[in-house]
Amino acid sequence: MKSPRERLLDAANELFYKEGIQTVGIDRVIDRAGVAKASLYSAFGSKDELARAYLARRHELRQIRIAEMLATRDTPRAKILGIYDIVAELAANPSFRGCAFVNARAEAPKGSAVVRACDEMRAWTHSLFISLTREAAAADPVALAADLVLLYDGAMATARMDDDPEAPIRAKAIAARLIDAAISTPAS
Amino acid sequence: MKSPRERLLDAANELFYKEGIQTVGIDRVIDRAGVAKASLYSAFGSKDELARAYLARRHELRQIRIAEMLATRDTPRAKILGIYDIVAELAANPSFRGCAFVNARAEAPKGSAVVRACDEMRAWTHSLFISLTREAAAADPVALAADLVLLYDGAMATARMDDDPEAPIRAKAIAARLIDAAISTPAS
DNA sequence: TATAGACTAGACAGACCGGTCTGGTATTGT
DNA sequence: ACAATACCAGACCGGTCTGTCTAGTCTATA
Repeated sequence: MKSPRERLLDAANELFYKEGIQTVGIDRVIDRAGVAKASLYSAFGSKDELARAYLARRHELRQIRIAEMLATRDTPRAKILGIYDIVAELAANPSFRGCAFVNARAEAPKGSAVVRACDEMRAWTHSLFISLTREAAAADPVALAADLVLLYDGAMATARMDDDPEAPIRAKAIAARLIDAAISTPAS
Repeated sequence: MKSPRERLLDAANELFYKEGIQTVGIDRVIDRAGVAKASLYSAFGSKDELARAYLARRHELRQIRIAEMLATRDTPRAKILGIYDIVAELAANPSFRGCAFVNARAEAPKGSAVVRACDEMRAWTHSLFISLTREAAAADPVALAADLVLLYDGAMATARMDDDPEAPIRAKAIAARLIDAAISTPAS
């Protein structure tokens, strides 16, 4: 059987993502995890830290997922577009409820651990896109990466608000056009 | 002095938007509004309905703001791009915390009045973009409108998560390219 | 077998939740 | 002058919140 820590993270992942962090009380988390309350507080110290760990684990899993995808694609262009394929997979899942970080931040107090987790995830995402646009030899890699992040966020948000799993596919198509324009038009 | 109802909406607008709906208790709302608790419940009936009214009023104000902007622009293209100018204004405000509807939905229970308010707002936004892309004689108005909504959502989400007021400006530039491509390439 | 550490079950504290109700005041229309 | 209405202040209800603490169980190692 999994350790109490793992079971708590599993329970937090399901409940926090589905219903929101503030909405779900500690009691429901430990109940679903089948764990004593003291175990939660000895493992995480506070609800805020549990939420941070929940987000951190989601982020790690997404990093792994993206790394796997990158390994299967050859060109930088295909690697970038593969990210939107992953978003499309997420949005097609019936339990999709939007970006966990956007949702968490919507209800997080100002200096909470949740906000820190969000900032780390955002920094990683930006550097991922920048390294890929550099690899693609874009005319302005930073500017292109910023556009791609915006499309990523838009795909998530639109898919969520309209319950429309096709939004990431549209984002992918726009991204393809931006990439082609940015690499086929050298500055000279 | 404003009516209790108006004062409650003002208080709810500030507190719910800044800190989240679940996070803010009824007592803090009536406190800031300078209103008795009974007034809240006679005017709105429940916290959920107060939240719905808060969102509905934000939506009305945005409709008015957009209508004003539309009146000052001539071409459909300029009208569409003006929407991103409005988003840029919002994001430049230091109290900007992202889309109130996205935030509200992140913590709303499944069948709540908040979700209904979100759906109404989304339907209006889509029809706004579609009527403008039709007016612009786009080759595929519905498809272009869907892309523009995605850019709108992306502008909001990126500006929020990265605290980057320039995101809407990038969204505007991408939107301009999509519009030009969609109207300068007639199907024939 | 003895002991240390991890774990569970659950009582408990103090605050706060949404919502109802009572009592009193001020204003209004007749 | 009177009655109705609108509003305020705040007590109160049952329940839930996060977090602490006690007491006891299980397991592993020495």
